Amino acid sequence: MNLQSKKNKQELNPNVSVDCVIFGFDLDQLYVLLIDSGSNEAFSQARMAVPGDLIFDTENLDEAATRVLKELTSIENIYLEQIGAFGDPNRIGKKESDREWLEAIRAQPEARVITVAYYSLVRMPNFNPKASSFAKSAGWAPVKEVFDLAFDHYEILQAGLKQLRRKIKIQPIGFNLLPEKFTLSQLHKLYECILDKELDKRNFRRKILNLNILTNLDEKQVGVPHKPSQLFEFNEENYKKLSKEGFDNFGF
Amino acid sequence: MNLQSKKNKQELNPNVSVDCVIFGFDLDQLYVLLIDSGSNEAFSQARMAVPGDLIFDTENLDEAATRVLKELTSIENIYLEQIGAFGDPNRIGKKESDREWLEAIRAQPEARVITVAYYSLVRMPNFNPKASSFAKSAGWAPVKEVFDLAFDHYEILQAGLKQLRRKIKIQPIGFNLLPEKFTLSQLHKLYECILDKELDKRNFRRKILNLNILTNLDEKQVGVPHKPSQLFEFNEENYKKLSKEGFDNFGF
DNA sequence: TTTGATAGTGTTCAAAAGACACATAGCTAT
DNA sequence: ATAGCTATGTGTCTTTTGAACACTATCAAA
Repeated sequence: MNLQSKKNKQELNPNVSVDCVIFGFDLDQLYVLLIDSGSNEAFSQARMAVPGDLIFDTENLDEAATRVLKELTSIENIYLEQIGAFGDPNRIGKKESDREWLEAIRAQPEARVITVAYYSLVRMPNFNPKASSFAKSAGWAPVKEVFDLAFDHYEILQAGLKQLRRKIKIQPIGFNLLPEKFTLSQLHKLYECILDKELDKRNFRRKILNLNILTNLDEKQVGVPHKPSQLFEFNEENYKKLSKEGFDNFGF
Repeated sequence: MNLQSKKNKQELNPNVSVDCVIFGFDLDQLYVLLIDSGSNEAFSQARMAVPGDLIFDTENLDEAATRVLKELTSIENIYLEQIGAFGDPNRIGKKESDREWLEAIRAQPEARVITVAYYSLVRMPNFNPKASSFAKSAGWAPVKEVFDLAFDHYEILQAGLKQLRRKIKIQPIGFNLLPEKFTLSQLHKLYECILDKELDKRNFRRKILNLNILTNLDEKQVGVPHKPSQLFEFNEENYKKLSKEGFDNFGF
């Protein structure tokens, strides 16, 4: 979100932005990365937003989203997918706090801006080993505890969540949220968190293993105070084969 | 596409347009509504485009799409759904013919424009009783015969088709393409056309009837040179009940 | 009255989904 | 060392859903 970046200010398109709903998972619950307006005032979710920026006239939308992500997380090759465009004429600037923020960061705070929303999935520990609280200027918030955001970002978050839920039933994108090596229980928990419902353990394991996209590493967890679990990794090759044949339902 | 409409030219946002992929069905195949650049030169699909326009700064994206649709078809209350945003910096103006067209219709033909694409479903006879050929300035083209379009509209068409295919498996939106009263064979044919594959007749009928969203009108086709078919209509009430319970798979 | 064209109808088999309970392995605390 | 805690890992049965398949019925036209 740095207006004084290498690129010239004039190249920023005043009417089009991208916003990124960045999801993370800490093996316990689903998080979303939020930034706040930097105000000193009392905490309020209405001041938090998902990261975004106006686009440059030289980049396409995916590139703009990738740039925003990289500036914030320094991670490249992140899973990224468009949610859609949001363009209510009053989508920004409805709230008093929105306007203050806009005046601080935008050369033309009154411009009508439509935004193209993306969601992305990151391995939380790779970016930030601890989930920060709302009080920080950028931090992870549990998705379940977010009820309001700046601008129309709450609506965007919900749309992103909806699309993630739909997508995860169709393609195994959830691995982007897990460490390289993970247990079936962790994967199971991830699906339950995203879909927000319980899934039968045995049925889940059967189904996911039958897809043949997991490699059993013949390696076990160590140091856990219970029976250690087998570790698995995502098998990219088998997945690609599967994708080509056009599977389109996990059935969760 | 009239720049001299009631609204003032200045209100047109130079950077954002909407484009509408309008699908129609004539009980035999699926069509898409295309307009051409009005040139006198030899026919070329590369001169055809789906209807669209820059948005006004006072309207939201859905309203802009609705306006474009209404200007072209005079139909309101059309089924409309966003496909997504397309924003390659070179998406318009790559082809020579694109640039000619842009210069004719745009106040700022060089501006970088991102577009928000929609698809909509209309009852063809309500709008235009005959499918016009490509030669007309606005007409229906069989989707299967479209291989190239102006700008990035071919890509947009394919994205719309993909979304329509996905959606029709999940929600019974196909009725928007059929007359109020229709036969099961017509519905069957519609699904086959959209999904581009054969569906077993008996299985299709069983499944669609089990959804309980059709009312048998106890009325038959007349004047057909074969056994006349029962007429049905879409049962909005039952569908709403069903939607609330959240059914999400027809399973075609 | 024969022909051509589409409507309409059930059963059987295979595959997938859903429900369900107990023994196991490692750590920890005593 | 042993008892207890905790999460792992495993199989069967039932129900539901999907897929394959062929013949008779009705109307109009020739």
